[in-house]
Order: sequence, then structure tokens, then C-alpha cells
Amino acid sequence: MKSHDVVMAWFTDELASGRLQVGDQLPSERALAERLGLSRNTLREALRVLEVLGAIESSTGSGPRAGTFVTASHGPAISTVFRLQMATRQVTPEDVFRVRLALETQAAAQASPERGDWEGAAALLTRMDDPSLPVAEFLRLDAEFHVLCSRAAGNTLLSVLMDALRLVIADHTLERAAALTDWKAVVAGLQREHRALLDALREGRGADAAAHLERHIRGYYGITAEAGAV
Amino acid sequence: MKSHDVVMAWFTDELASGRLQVGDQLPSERALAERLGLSRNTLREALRVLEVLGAIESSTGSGPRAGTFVTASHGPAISTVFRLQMATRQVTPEDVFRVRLALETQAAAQASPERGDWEGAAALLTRMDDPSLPVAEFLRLDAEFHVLCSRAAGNTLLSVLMDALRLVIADHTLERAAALTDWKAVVAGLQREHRALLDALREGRGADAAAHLERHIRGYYGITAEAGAV
DNA sequence: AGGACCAGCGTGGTCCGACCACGCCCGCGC
DNA sequence: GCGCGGGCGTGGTCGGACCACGCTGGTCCT
Repeated sequence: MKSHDVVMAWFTDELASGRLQVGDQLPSERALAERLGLSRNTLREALRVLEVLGAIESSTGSGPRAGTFVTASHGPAISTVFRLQMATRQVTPEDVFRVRLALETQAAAQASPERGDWEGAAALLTRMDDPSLPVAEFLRLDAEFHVLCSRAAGNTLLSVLMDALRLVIADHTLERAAALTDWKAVVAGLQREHRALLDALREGRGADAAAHLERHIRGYYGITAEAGAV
Repeated sequence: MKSHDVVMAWFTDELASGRLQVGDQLPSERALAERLGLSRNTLREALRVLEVLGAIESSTGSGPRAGTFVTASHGPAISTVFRLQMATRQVTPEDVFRVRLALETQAAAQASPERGDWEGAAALLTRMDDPSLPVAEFLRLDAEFHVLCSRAAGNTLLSVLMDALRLVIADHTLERAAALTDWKAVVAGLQREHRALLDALREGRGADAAAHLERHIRGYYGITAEAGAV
């Protein structure tokens, strides 16, 4: 067993037994290294992994806010893995697009009208109506709107994946949008579809929402493809 | 900028520029540390992260097979993140099940008859016919069969996610199956469905395959749920 | 001359001890 | 009583050292 696995096993065991929960503070690196029978350097390698994986967070200094704490922000970690996969040419934006479509339609089909933050979603759409909004900002809000809608499915894994995928293709999406000639007309169409989707979701018409979503995403993908974007 | 990010930036840049490709060997830790202006300990923290993320692989010793090499096996990494999420009670097996269903039906709908390894899939099914096969082994082959089918979609990201999800719920699936009373009858039904799915896939009936798949997965999930499994 | 063997060397893996920057906390001094 | 500054513990980084491993080339025996 690698030393690294010792730390990972200890950590997951502490979590499973409930001795450690999200928000709790870990022992100091020096203390933990001694307890696990490792050197501080080796322990730190494992802790750094857990940090990148979004399982812990560290701050320097002293006092109640200093030290290492258990967190649960795994989204960026998944995003990092996906990014690496794209860097090694293993995954294409097309792949990401397809997976996103599958996940989001599934989320819409399972969405519960009570669980969604529809006021927040509507507020986002209002902000996106502003014609002076830069393209990048519109796309950011657009992605946020979609993630918010997918959260109504009550599936944490689905939300995390959606968020990770959004981050991965953010740059690519921006490039595509930049190639469009009549951006304002496209925005108007997108906003119409957004509102139809939102209405379907808050009224519990899941299948309807999924259909709207599929048209919405495929449509935008087609428009940007025609515009000669990469 | 954190030292850790220096290494990550260097690595992704090398990949993006093509100076580093999958299969290539990295400089030795001592040399790389000096080149990046870091201590070997700090560098190793970053390398360990890349290793867990499935981007590199290290072997001790000397010669052409020793050293650190660029790889692209990110599946286990994603699986690790998901496992951590389940450990922190952020994600439930139900969540994983739903996402898997969405991904797999999408994969079936996009599957291309030419791209699949149908002989390999059929061989798997034949092995799964063996009545003396332990439950755990059957489930392992079953998961392998599903991953193999999903690969026909030609979407690396989808395949990787499928594989990661399979690893995450492997234990949970085994528990569910153990609660069944008439395992042999269930196997017979599953195998019938597998063959119908395989036929639909190799004949290019994507929508048909997706429908088969949905019934197949939902059906098994329902049976094990009735059996009182967790 | 050919083959078996072994020491050397470079690799990653681990450990130690040290120093730094930071930020709360307590006690000193006003 | 109040303000302030040093103490101390935190993570962050560094340099050096030793280990186990496994190829590699040379030596030595046949």
C-alpha cells in the first residue's frame, strides 16, 4: 500500500465513521503525520491531492479560521480532470456538448416544480435582457441559468457535472458566439426559449421542458456551427 | 500564483504546444524541479496530483521503462472524486443511478454499428451465461458489457464517465443483487435483454436500443428495490 | 569468443530538519 | 481600561540525505 493511500484510507474512514464531517478541522499536518506514521512531506502530497479533489481546504495563520478543514466542493476538481482530458486531445468539445445535452434533458425530465429556485432563474433572465450586456457576461449568466434549472432535479451529482462541463467549454462557447453576425437576434430567440423552458419547469411539465431544452441547445449549436465557428 | 499551479500550468502548456504528448517521458524530478525553480518536494506535490488525476504515471528503477510518463487514464480520477462525494454524503446511489441512465441511453441513441466491438460484447455475454459464475463476477462482466456498448457512441467523455460511475456504485450494486431470492431467473431475464440490446445496437437501431436500455436498467433497479435492498 | 554475473548509476519514494509568511491571542505597557 | 506588539502555531517551501528498484555495461569465468 502506497503511503498516499494510507492518508486517503484514513480520510474516507474518518468520513464514513462520522468522526469527520464537512466543516470539521483536520489535525495539524505535523500532528497528523506523526499519528499516521508518515513524514510531513509525504502526508502533504496526499493532502494536496485531497485539496485539488475539493475534499479539504487550507489556510495559513493561526486561530479558528486557520488550518485545514473538510469541504465538499468537488466541482472544480471534476472540471480539472475534464480540462486535462481535453488538453491531451482525448475529449472534444463535441463530446462535452453531447454529454451536457443528455444530462440536462434528463434533469429537466426529473425536475420538481417545488425544488427549483424559479425566482432566481427569472431574475437571471431579466438581467440577460439588458442589451448592453457583453457577450461573455450573457454566456456566463446563461450557463448559470442552465445550472440553476438542472438543480431542480434534486440530483447533486448531476448539478456538479453540469457545472464542471460548463467550466470546461466556457472558452469554446465564447469563441462560437463571437462568430455570430446578428448576436442580438440570437439573444432574443434564446431568451424566448429560456422563458418557455422556465414556464414548463415551474408548472411541472417535465417532458415538455426536456423537449424545449433539446430544441434550445441543438438549435443554438446549429446556429453557431453555421456561423463557421470552430 | 501557488507553486502547485506553476507545475500545472507548465504541464498543460507543454501539452497544448505539442512538446509533450501521451506516452512521452517527463524530465526527472530533480531536473524538472530545477528547471521550474522549485524544490523537489514542492514539485512532487504537484506531480502526485497529476498522477491521481490520471495525467502521468511513474515507475521506479532505471532504463527506458523507468521514470514519469504522460498518460491519459482519467477514469479512476473521476471515480475517486465521485467516491469522495458519496463519502461526504453529497451524492446518493440514486443520483448515480439516474445519471448513468441518462448517459447510457444517450450513448445507445448515438451508437454507430461500425464503431462497436460487438464480437467482444457477444463474447462477454457468452461468459455470463455460465451458471456457476459468482454474482460478483457476473456483475463485473455486466458492467463491462455496458461500458463496451457505450463506447460505440464514439464519445470518450461519455465512456470515461460511464466507467467512473460503474466503479462508484459497484459495491452498492453487489449489495442489491445479494438481496435477490431467485438470482438465476433474474440473470436469464437480464441476458435476454442484453442480447436484444446488442442486436439493436449492431443493426443501427439507436432509438430502439435506447428504449431497450431504459427498460433494462429501470427493470433491474425495480426488481432489486422490491427485494428490500438498501 | 561467448555467456553469466555483479557493481554502478539514475530513477522515483521517503524522511528529516529548518526557515518563512501569516494571523490570532495574550500579556505587557501606557 | 485600552492599544499594541511579540509569541506561537498554522500551512508553504526548501535543501539534503538515504532507500529500493531495475536497467546497463563491464568484468570475469568458461
